[in-house]
Amino acid sequence: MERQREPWDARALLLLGALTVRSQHGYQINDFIERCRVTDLKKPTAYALLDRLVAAGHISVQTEQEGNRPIRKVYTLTASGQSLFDDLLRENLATPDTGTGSGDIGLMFLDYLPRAEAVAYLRRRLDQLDRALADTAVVPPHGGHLTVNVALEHQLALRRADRDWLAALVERFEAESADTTLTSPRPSSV
Amino acid sequence: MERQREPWDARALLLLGALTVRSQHGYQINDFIERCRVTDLKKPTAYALLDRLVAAGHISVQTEQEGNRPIRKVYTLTASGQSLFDDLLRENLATPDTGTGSGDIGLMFLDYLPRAEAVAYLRRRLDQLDRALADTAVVPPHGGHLTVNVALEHQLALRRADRDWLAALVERFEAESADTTLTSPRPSSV
DNA sequence: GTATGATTAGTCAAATGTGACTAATAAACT
DNA sequence: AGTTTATTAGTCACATTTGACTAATCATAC
Repeated sequence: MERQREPWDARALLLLGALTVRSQHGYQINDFIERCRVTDLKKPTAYALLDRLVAAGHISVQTEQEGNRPIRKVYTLTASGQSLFDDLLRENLATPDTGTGSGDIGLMFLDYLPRAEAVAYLRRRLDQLDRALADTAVVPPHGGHLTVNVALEHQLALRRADRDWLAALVERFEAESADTTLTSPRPSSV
Repeated sequence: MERQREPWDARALLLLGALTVRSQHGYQINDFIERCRVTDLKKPTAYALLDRLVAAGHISVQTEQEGNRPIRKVYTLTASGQSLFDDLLRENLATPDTGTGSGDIGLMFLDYLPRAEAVAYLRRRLDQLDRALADTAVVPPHGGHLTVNVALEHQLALRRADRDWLAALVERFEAESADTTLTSPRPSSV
């Protein structure tokens, strides 16, 4: 059981998420990725990943042809793929983005989980961020006004901003759910 | 002239920068990279890059042995390497970090440039950040309180934080140079 | 006296990622 | 009538990156 190859987790989440919206063919998927501007996944990488997901049974393929247009391969999520998506989403939400360059993909699919559950995962992420910050905040007692640590200060500032943004989001959601007693998922058109 | 392979630019800057401090052997370099915690460069990658830089004449190698210890390869910056370092540093400072996951390496070596010059480059970077933000800030007129755009909001928040931090840094430096008329570089021990 | 861990130096197979390319149809523009 | 752009679907060779491994010496701890 060698789960958790960090690098492709987020990418797989994105592809599965795209198919959660509706079945799509390759062109549409790549278009979706480009349009949503959250990550830098390139076409060949996407196809390779799709192949792997098909091989693993998380996605099924049908070919179709419209009029005289080129034949398309339409990719559809299987039950196994749906459940993988759910797992990856939960894990992604609960874990701080380890800055792999890819944007925070899990957030795109926040609406696919009951709000209360999503907030619970985000809160877990927030805890981890706080703990990490507490660890690093002890470091920089630099003498005088040397600038050696500027790079570290920068990192720290960004991590703090990340933390603060998340804290605000969680608060916002909790305030919302105080009003509304609605907790059913409401997927959105993309 | 196919310069500007973005991905390895920053890594090369880090290696050359490490050698700018002083000549070092492989273990020391890898140790330095790990210790400074700014990037995720792994050992084999570092060696591969070192080889390329040696082949390109930016670094020279001598072997030495201390007592009965294993033989070391000591890497030293050549004149060409020094000049490459300067170029890469200037470019890195003047260009916004395109979020390749690697932290902002240029900032580590801020002290190696005359302060006035460094500030000028940082200001250029700031301008680019501002322009990029102005472009994206028009996007999100989301109806009601849908959460589709949460991922984008997140990205935007982080970019704004990056921008604000940089603006503060530039201001700080400009205030400093109003006091001191010192503009000579003062490298720091690492 | 032995075991553990730091110092030192890498290598290699395997995974991963991408620039550049091909191919064909249709719509839109000139 | 000819050219460009969008739609559609990939592939392939190449560069890059890394997990896991080997090997040897010396210091420290148990």
